[in-house]
Amino acid sequence: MIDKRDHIINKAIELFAVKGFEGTSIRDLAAAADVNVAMVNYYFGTKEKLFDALIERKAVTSRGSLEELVKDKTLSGIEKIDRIIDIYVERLFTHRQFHRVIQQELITDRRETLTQSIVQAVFPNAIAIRTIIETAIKNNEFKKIDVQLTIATLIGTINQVLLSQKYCLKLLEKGPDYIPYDDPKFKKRVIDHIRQLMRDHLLKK
Amino acid sequence: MIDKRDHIINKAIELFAVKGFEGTSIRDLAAAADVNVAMVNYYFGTKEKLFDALIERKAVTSRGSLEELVKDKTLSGIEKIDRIIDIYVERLFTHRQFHRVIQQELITDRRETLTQSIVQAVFPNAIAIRTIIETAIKNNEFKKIDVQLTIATLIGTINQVLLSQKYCLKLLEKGPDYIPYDDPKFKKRVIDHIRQLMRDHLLKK
DNA sequence: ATTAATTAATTAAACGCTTGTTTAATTCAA
DNA sequence: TTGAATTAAACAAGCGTTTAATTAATTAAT
Repeated sequence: MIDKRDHIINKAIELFAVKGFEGTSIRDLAAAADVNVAMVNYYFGTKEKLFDALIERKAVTSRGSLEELVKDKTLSGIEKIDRIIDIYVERLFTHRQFHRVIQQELITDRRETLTQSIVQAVFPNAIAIRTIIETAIKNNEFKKIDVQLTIATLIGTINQVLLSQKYCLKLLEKGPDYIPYDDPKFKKRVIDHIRQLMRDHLLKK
Repeated sequence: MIDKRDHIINKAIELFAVKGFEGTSIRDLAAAADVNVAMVNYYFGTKEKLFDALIERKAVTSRGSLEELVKDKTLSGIEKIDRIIDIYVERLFTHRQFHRVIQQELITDRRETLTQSIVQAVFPNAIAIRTIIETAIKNNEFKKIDVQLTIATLIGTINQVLLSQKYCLKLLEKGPDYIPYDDPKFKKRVIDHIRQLMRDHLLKK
């Protein structure tokens, strides 16, 4: 075992993703992580601070790489959008449990400060996408569409597929044993769909 | 006061929508509804049965009217899609608190049976949309696109805007006092965006 | 290198509080 | 007078957290 704090955080993500923050007790977590109940408070102080640490810890690892894309001069607007879709789907599928935890917090809005810090952490991505689209509109490559809601569509489509597994399976007409998020074919299918959608919506005909 | 059960259910939706199911105590609810704590259990038995009753009660009222649209012979495919977007946005914006409660339950997947019953209740809408799109594809009105994921985009866009208010406000560059869901201009904006998006994606050029 | 001192990690137990729920007594309505 | 509605109080269980004692690991001194 490398770092016990990380070990606890990882187990917390697993449990929070399934049962939610309030739905997961410290005793549940301690049992799952195979540590004494008091260790959680020993390392993190309180349950809420554990959550903060969890956000802090994992938000850092999944940041970056979109800003460079914005500056890139060699790619066209639609090529950049394609790359963004790649990165986004790949990232959110890989860290989908962490993503669920974050989105649950965003939706329930349990604590003002935490929600704000999540928004702060996630929002630069939206800014990057906006810049790319607006630049391409000025360059006459893209149509003049509703940029903000187009971003909502981009992210909303992925969220719709990722957040509610039961509904997703029903939509795909698959049995309860099929886990689409582990299926690279499905990942490709999502990428292809959003790419086509954005081409249709953004590019001039 | 007409019916005390309904009164409690309505208050429960308000509180669950903001603080979530686990985050709302029966004492909180009793205080908000201005009834004795024991009344909740008296009327509903347990907290979980209250939730079941809540779903049952409100799911019925928001059903119907999409099936007729499917059968309609006078409207074209894209006209039907336009109508669906109208109905959906209108319905979800109006009952957005109840919608939040349902979506939270879908995401957290707290109880197998309840999640399934929600899926059962919500899914006919997806079926209706699918039928309309598939028919229009056969009629050569629509392109051959990924029907299932297109539905995910349709619903996902609305959810993205509805579920996380803080993120939505940030995206729209509005202050914390602005409540977009009460603004008819914003509702129209969402409808216009999704309509344009679906036209671009579905119609042949 | 070994021992002593100091700090960190771990534990079981308990604390106080909140939770959902039930009881038993009382009020109200038919 | 009978049954439903309402109440304050109590219940047991679970919660997050703290305590105090013990073990492990690290550092300092001999």
